Amino acid sequence: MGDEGTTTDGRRVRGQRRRAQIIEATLTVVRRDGAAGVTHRAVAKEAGITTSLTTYYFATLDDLLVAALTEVADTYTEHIRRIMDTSDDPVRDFAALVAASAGEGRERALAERELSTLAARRPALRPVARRWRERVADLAWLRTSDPRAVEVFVAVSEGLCAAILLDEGRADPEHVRAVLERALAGG
Amino acid sequence: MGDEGTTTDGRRVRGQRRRAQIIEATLTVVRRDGAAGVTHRAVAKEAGITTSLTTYYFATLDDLLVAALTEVADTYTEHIRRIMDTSDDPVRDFAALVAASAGEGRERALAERELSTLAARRPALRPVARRWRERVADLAWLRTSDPRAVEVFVAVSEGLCAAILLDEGRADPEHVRAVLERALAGG
DNA sequence: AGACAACTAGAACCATCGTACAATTACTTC
DNA sequence: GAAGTAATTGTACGATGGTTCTAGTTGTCT
Repeated sequence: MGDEGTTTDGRRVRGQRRRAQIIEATLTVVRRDGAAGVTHRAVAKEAGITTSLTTYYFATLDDLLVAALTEVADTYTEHIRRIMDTSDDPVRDFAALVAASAGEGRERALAERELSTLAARRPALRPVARRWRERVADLAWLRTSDPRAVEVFVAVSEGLCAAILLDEGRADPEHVRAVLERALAGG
Repeated sequence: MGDEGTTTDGRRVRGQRRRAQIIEATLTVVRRDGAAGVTHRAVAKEAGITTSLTTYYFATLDDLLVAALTEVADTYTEHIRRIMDTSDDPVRDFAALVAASAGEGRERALAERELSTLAARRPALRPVARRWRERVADLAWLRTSDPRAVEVFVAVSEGLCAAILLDEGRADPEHVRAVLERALAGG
C-alpha cells in the first residue's frame, strides 16, 4: 500500500529517493541489530531524519520490513544475474559469494537470513523469497538439465550459508565450490 | 547464569518443574507468534503464572530464549537418535520428519528456524545449533563414509526445510526422500 | 518449633515504541 | 507571485515491555 512511483514527473522523484534512503537505513539496522531492532525510531536515527518521516513513507513497520526484504532480494538477484552474464565459471563465483558470508559479507548474510525467516510467517513476502531461490536455480540450470540436481543445488546453497553463519567464519571458497559441484554432479 | 539444578535434594525439584513449564510456555509462544512475540508477560500468561516468576527463573529474556532453543535442539536430537536406533530405513523416516514441516509440524519447524536464526547472533547458542547439525550428520554417516557426501546431506536437509517453509505446504515425503538420497549418492 | 532458603504474588518504575496529528516548510504549477 | 500539493517537523497519547522491589508463602532441615 501507499505505493507511488508510477508517475515520472519531478514531484515523486524526491520521494522515491527518501524511500530508498529509508530502506537503506533499515537494512543497516537489520545488519547491526537484527530484524528485532527495526523500529521507526531506530531507522529514523540511522537515516538522520525524524520519526514521522518513516511513518510517512511506510505506514506500518511491516511495510518497511517488506520493502527491506524486497530490496535485499533484488540486490541478490542482481548479483547472481551479473555472475551469470559475465563469469566464465558461474559456480566458482557463486561459491565465492556464499563463502563471503563468513567474512566481510557476514552481516549482509545475517540480514538476509533474518528477513527470509520473517518471510515464512508473512504470506506477502513468500513470493519474494521464492523468486530469490529461483535465481539460484537459474544458475544451476546452466550446468545441468536434471531438475532434481537443481533442487539439490538450491537446497545445498541455502544449507551451506546457514552452516557458515553458525560455524563462526571458517569458509574456504574452494571448499564451498567443491560441495556445490558435488551437488550438481550427483548420481 | 543463575543455574541451579546440581543439587538433587527435594528443594530444587519444584523449581526445575517450574523451569520446564516456563520453557514449554515459551515454545508455545514462539510457535504461535514467533520469537519476536516472546515477552515475560506473554510467556507468563501462557503458563498461567505471574510475570515475576519468569524473571525469577530467567533473569533476562535472553536467558529464556537460550533455554528454549536448547530445549528444541534436545528434542530434535532425541528424535533423530530414536530414528537411528529403531528404524530399518533411517533416511526414509528422516525425510518424513522433514516433510512434516509442511503440515502438522509446520509451527514446530518455524519455531526451530527462528530460534536457529537467533543462534547466529548469540555465540552462546552456536554450540547448541552445531550439535543439532552433527546429529543429522550422524544419520548420514550410517549410509556413507564420504565426508563430503555427509556435508551435502546436512546442507540439503537444512535447505529443504527452508524451502518447505516458504513454499506453503507442498512437500511429499517421497520426494524429500528422493532428494536426500541423491545428496547421499553424489558423484 | 524455629530458622532459613526457596518460591510466589502483586504492584510499580521507567524506558521504548507505534502511531496520530497539527503546524510548518519546500516545491511545482499556473 | 498566488495557490495548491508534497514533504517534513515536533510533539504527544496510549500501550507495552523489561526489570525491580517488597511482602508474603511454602517447604526443608535441625
